[in-house]
Amino acid sequence: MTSAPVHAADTRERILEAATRLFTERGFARVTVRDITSDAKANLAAVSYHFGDKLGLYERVLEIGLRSAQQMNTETILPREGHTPEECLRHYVREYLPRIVRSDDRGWIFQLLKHEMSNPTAVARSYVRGAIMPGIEFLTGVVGDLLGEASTPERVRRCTTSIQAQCLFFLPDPFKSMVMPDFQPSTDEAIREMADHIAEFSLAGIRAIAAQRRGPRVRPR
Amino acid sequence: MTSAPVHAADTRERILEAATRLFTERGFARVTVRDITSDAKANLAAVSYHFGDKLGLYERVLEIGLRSAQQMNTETILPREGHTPEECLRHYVREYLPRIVRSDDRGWIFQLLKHEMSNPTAVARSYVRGAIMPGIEFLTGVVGDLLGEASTPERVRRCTTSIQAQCLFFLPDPFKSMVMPDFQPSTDEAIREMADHIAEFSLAGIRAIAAQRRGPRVRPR
DNA sequence: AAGTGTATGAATCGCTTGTTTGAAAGTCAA
DNA sequence: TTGACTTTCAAACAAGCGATTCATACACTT
Repeated sequence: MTSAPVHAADTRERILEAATRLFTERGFARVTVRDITSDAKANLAAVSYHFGDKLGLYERVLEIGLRSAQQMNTETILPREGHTPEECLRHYVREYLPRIVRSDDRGWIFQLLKHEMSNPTAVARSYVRGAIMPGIEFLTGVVGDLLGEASTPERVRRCTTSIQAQCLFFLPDPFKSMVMPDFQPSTDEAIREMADHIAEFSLAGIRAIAAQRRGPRVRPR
Repeated sequence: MTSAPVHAADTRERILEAATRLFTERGFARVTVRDITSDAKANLAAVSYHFGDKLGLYERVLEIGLRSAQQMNTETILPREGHTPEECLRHYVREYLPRIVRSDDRGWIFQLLKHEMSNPTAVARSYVRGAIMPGIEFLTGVVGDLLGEASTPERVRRCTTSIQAQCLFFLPDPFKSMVMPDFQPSTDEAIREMADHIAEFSLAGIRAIAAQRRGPRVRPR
């Protein structure tokens, strides 16, 4: 009895929620177990009890993120048969970009993986391929179709990279937004406009590459 | 006399060199004072003695990097009068990209600043504007010229962002190269080809944006 | 009511971190 | 040689970290 135990039995869930949010914001290394448990209003030892250790908790968060990313891929990737490559590209960017810009329930996994870039944990490797490779492979196919007869593996790779780079640039970033705040779209409208821009900009770029003669390599200027 | 004291009086320089390399590789937080001093074959207390504290050493490294970045800007930025916008853009990307890809003596400051993105130190803010704003402003002017009569502030900003995004994507990154190694050019030849690609891809993209009618906004599809 | 397994809590351990200390060793002018 | 000053060094300090311990409180079966 005493004074109403907080034993809500969902301590584990509260820790997971707090960990997901904090890991997403700051990455693995810059979040302490004390941060998580105090945020989740749980005891320090609860992490060890429920998840073995801090890394076990992190892996659990990654697992959940991977599932959400796979769900996302089903929404950004249009069936190639029944849609033109142009439609596929426009749809992909328009669905992809909002999830990159806003790290909400659907896009937080990308921000979390971004922290892995500067601070790799080695656990993320396996999760990554499942999360982002499908999108890359889809884009690769679409770009190959768009290049048509001018397609070469190098050209496909370079064009795909150009598109990916333009999208991933918008992963939230305290430093970038500090340095050049104007370049980060904030409203839904601005995000949609940026997505349309990337699609049209890239379609024109791909067409220009496709128009170059094949062979040793055209070197302008 | 005795056995040749290591007192080479350049302890301070050795620490600066080691710190520059280690901070560039791992960022401020993931380098310890012990890492630096052991690498520089100096005593642990030498950092406090010569630079006050770890942050003072970091600021000193940033100062040096800022000067190297300003030097770099004079090499990537072509005088606008006397060169066509196309020439300016191609020259910029071709000079810029190698310094991004290879973090050698000329480009390490960008990699160092990249760590600030996920792990801001608050000291870097002032250094950043001096290092990267000139390039952005130059690109903004070039893109404005290329858009010509179709130019609007939003279009200029979006096109400039597309170019910057394609370049900055190639900042070295243990995680990215782990996930998609094929997308990181390694040889000088591959880097040059990628730079040419970005220039032509972007020029075509800009022309396509310029060809859109002005006004409320063309929404394709 | 007693017993069993699960979950929580406060305290503590062992380790790494940045920083400080005070002595020793060097340099150099008088 | 003396004496003041600068630089190096080993050792220690205080704080923060992840992890562990062990007693306690709960839920549930018998």
